[in-house]
Amino acid sequence: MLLQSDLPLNPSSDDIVGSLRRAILAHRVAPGSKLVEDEVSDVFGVGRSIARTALQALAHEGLVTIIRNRGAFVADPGVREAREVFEARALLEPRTARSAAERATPAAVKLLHKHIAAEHQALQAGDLGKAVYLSGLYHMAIADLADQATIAAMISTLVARSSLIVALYWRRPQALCESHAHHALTDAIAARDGARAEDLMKGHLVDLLANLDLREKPQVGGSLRDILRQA
Amino acid sequence: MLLQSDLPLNPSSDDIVGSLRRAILAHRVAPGSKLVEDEVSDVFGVGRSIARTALQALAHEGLVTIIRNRGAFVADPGVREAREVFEARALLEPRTARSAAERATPAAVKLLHKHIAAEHQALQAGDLGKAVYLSGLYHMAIADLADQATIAAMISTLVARSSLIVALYWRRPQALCESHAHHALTDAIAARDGARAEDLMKGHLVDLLANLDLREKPQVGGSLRDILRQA
DNA sequence: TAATCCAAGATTGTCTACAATTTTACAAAA
DNA sequence: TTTTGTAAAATTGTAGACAATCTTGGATTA
Repeated sequence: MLLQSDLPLNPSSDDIVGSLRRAILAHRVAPGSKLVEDEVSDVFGVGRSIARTALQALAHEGLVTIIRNRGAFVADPGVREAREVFEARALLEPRTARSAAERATPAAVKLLHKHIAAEHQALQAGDLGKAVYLSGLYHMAIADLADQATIAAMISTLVARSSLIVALYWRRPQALCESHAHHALTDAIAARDGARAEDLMKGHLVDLLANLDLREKPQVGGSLRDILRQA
Repeated sequence: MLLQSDLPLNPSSDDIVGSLRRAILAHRVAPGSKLVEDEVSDVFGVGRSIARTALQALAHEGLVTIIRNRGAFVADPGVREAREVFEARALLEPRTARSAAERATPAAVKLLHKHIAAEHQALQAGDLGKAVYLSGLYHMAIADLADQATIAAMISTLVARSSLIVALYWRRPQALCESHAHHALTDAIAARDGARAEDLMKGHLVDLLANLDLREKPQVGGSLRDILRQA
């Protein structure tokens, strides 16, 4: 489990949550992977209580699934959940993009451009996982702009779950993604054109969903036992 | 801390979460109250770990605030948060009510009527806290009808937080509330009139917000120390 | 060979002890 | 009286021990 080691010597459970979250969202650990408590506590140099707390927090975010007596696994969303997450995003993000546009400052626009540049760079470097993660940060940055912490928090978890969904269902791993969409959206925000930002965001989400291959997967590597246990 | 004792002998942390949640939402414990780990574990007859896990779960729902080294408190939302919660509900619930109406079955409508009856009864009995709690259940029932688990979960936490907000900011404790609104909404759903249900829900949320007294409270009982600590 | 069973190992669930921190109570000083 | 300082008590944070449960691997049997 490769982790970027930007961690204090005695990490809090929140530090661990952040580190694991980045690893999951950047696709450095595959959906379905087991997260053993002893491993986590060893890697971060803490006792099992703290590791446990961190895993439970991630479970509340929907990035980890905890099964009693079996442990924690990186979440493995099905097509149903994939559709639901994008349905929820469609309700929240367009209006939020409008508010963001109406409140945009030059500094904020500059920040968005930086996000796009970073995403582009990761894509050039061939690190698709990181690009997806950074793309998520872009959406979160917009949500933060709208200055509605409650809605932003909800969008944040939805975007995070979307990263997992993209990892599982994205159609064309090498396609040049939709950095174009982010550019257009940023332009609308820079122009403080709320209506256009709302429309662009709506369309962007539709595009994202359309680029997913949401046919039911035939449950790849699992044993009969695992399959039946899912219910 | 009065609890309805419908609990198994060895309650799980989820059981405790449910019991505490009901107590908080029915206003049987005041916002800001301290929830001491030892007390919780004694009341439920479990070790401190389980009580701790339960409190952390409630913190993730936004019903409890945990401050490091100081403990867990029933959440005490400010006017800012109150507005944000209703802003979020306004984005999610009207469309969800529409979907619910489009999918409504006779059995579902019957369930909604039962919810309304129970709420009315609690109100007659003078138990405003319970009435607020049941009113929340009505909204959750609608969200469940829409068959979008992800959105329903978000609405669920928002409705729960709204109960706290009502406890703090409701204007007229004795007013006969808006059971009328729930009736009209149920009628629209029974008639499978999605557009009307959406409109009614939108109006209902506006009414709710309008019945809150959201002027900044001058920090009632707190010492200077507590006030400064909030930041 | 394939299926079943069982014991050993691995992993999670829960409790409790101890450390760290905060709160409280009370005495001393201004 | 009010403020300040200090020690005791209370409470939370963390680690580790033990129990409960699941998983694994190999031996046994059909």
